[in-house]
Amino acid sequence: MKYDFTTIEKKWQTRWKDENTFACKNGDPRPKFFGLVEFPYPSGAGLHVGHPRPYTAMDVIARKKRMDGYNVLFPIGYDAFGLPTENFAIKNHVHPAEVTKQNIENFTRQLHMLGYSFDWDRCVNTTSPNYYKWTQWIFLQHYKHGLAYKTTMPVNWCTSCKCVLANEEVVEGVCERCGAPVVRKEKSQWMLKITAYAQKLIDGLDTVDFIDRVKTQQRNWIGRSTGAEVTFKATTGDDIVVFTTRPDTLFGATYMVVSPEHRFVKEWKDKLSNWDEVATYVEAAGRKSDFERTELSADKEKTGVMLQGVRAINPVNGREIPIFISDYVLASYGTGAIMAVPAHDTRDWAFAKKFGCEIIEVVSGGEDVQKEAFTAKDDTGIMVNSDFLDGMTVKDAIPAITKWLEEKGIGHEQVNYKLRDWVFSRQRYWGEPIPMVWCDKCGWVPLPEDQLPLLLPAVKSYEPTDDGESPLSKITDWVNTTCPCCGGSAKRETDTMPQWAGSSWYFLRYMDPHNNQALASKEALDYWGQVDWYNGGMEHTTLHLLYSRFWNNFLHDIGVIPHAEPYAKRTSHGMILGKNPHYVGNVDTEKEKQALIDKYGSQALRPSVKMSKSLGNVVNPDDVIRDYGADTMRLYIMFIGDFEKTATWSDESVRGCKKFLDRVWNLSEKLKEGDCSPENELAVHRAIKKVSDDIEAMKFNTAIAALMSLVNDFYTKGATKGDYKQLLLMLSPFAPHLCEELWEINGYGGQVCLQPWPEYDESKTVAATAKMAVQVGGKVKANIVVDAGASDEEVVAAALAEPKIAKLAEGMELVKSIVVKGKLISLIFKPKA
RNA sequence: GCCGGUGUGGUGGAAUUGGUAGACACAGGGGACUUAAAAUCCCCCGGUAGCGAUACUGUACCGGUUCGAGUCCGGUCACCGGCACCA
Repeated sequence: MKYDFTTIEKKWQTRWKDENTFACKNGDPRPKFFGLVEFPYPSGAGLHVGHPRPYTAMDVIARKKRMDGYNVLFPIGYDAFGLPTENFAIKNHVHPAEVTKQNIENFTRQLHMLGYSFDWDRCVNTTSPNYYKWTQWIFLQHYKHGLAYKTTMPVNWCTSCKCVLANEEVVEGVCERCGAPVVRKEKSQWMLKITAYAQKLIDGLDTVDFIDRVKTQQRNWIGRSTGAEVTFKATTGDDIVVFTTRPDTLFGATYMVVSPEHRFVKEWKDKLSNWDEVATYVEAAGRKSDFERTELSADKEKTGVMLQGVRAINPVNGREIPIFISDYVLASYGTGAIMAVPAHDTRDWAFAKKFGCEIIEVVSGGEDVQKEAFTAKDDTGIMVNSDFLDGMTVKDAIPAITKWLEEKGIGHEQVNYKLRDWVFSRQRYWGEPIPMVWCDKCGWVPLPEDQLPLLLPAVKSYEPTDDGESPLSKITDWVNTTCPCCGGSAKRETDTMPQWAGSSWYFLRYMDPHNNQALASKEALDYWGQVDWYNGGMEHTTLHLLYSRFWNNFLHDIGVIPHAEPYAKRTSHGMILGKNPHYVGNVDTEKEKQALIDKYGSQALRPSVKMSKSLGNVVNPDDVIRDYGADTMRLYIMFIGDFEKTATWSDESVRGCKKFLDRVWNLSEKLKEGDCSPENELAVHRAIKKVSDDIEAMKFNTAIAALMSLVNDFYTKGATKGDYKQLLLMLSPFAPHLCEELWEINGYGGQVCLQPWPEYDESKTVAATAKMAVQVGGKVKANIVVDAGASDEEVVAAALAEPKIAKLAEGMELVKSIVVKGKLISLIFKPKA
């Protein structure tokens, strides 16, 4: 019989669907396991090969956990609000809801074809009103607890989407979604105070099991730094507060810089003799985008203007120092003002050199500070020219000066974070309406909770307006409403929430997806608790992963959910790349290579690149499934390489995996009757150990290699039905359809996915004899076979008795011998005296 | 510039964390079966020298520790990812 994967896969998918095989129950007495993958954005292009990697991995884990006896929640849903759908709708004059519906149908079809063991009863969709009702509800809780506020501020404005972007959505000065330039624009925006959770988000990392690079990246993004705020008096009498992480260098502060936006600049207008020059600089800085202001940061030529007519007084020595404005000082960090210590800060040094400011060394231990700034903050530096700090190390000087500043009432310790509040408004249609009402009398009034969900109204055109308002602003009968507070006439907020809103809590909804009374019942939240294992992409580390931790911490603080941290464990997969059609390695002659480099530049030097339509290297999962079957697709994507690293798709290797499944299939007809055979016992028990451990460690490629080895053994030694049964159990998480079919054909009873995971006996993973290498002087010279239980003395004796070794030992004296049990013997000789 | 990661055959990648480098595959070569091809099955496959057993050499580069280093330490180079005037 031939391995007809198309028929087999369809058969089992239908059966799993009809029998609801993977539905799980809340409150089941077995131990629970909540495995989570990032739910997809249902784009028009359908599933791409990037999706099956994390999904198959977690499916393998979920299937194994079920066989291990867990009550497994392995859900899926759709993160369906967002710009691409809206843009498609605008272009093709279809309602975004209709586009979304079609895309979800296509995704659902594709996900079913891959045989994932999702609990489809719990499928969620962020655009469905009974889902976004709770997204809006959570926003109202933020508002009620003072974490949502509206403010006018310069924001990132995408010139093409006509929409505000969060800092996280701006990549290298352009819009992450459409690639259009991003400029700064003053707008009134809803904000979420994620900065109030900066410390909790750092501390929480210590309580969870995330891979290190995720923790590091989040810590860096939050960017905590400890320093001091110090007040400098200006000659106008004003107090200028600066933030510094190096209060120890205060005696070296020879000038001060404030950001062009600093309030004193305007306030001092009448006192500045060079106001015109100052005003010109301020205006120019305001026009630049954040990107222009910060690009090429360190190398960039510093610019600035000295404020003529006002000076600052260094509080530690009473010296009058000049004040500059410069755009290298950011208004949005610290106090928007710094004390400049050119001797010990590279940026201040570059500025001082250009503007001829004085450079005074206050920490010795480096090179000449007139030639280079000395920035070491460790014990290598000793304080000089610093009065009472002289002679101290930097490490001791920091607390000493901080204490002094506090006693004098001119400074104190201060912690700052790079993290900024989350811009939560989007001037777009396809998002959750923000449930707030503006009343001229009462101000912003939250919609009463019993009026949720606030439905997204039907609208004729989804185009954003030219003045940057949301399309909703044109629907006057929706906008005009009554104030829930005073009953007077009022207007609704017309901005919608960003794409990240719905995904910030979706894992909670899976616990109790049909609940109309709460986002999830207390029982469901208590039962499922934290997500046990969340796998997703590194690109979400500072976006979705941080946002959802914030929301979860907040919901915990207000008593809605039992855990502060949503995810107990977070792992991450590498990307799948395609072959580069323009790679220089594809051609033979130097001439051809040079032609490729001339045409494509550095692109031509990479063997692998991101898949893209224009390069024609996109792999469509539908095609792979049609040609090789879902089981081969699954197996290959797990075999492709180290799960955490990027990998390149290879059609040839897919065929290799198909060949392996063919071999498994063909073996079924060659089986001998009987239980596990003694000749295969060692190999089977070793394989069970290896595959079990490797799945837990996400070393799927070596787990599959072990299964391939086992099949090779079965071919050489022959296999019984008992041996084969073990193989099918272990292979079933990777190739579930094939294994179900073979399980049924061989009459093992029931379904393989419902069987217990095989156990191994440690004693049966050890061979009776061991082949050991014998090293002389660190080099392998011979191999011997010894009894597994042999003592070190016996092993050394056997090694010395080996003819080659005996020959080498002639005239020599054994100085030392090292035995690594079951592996090798290392012998060290010296000539006999 | 700072932070994190990677560097192993023609290719994807293994190596129980200091113990026989190249598992398992792909590609390639040879053989069996076949009228033939495909499929399948078996064998070979880092480099150099040799008919051969074998010897030497080999994990980006230089040096060190060790009986023993892909793995640890010091330095260098290249590439990838993140952050980037955050005081």
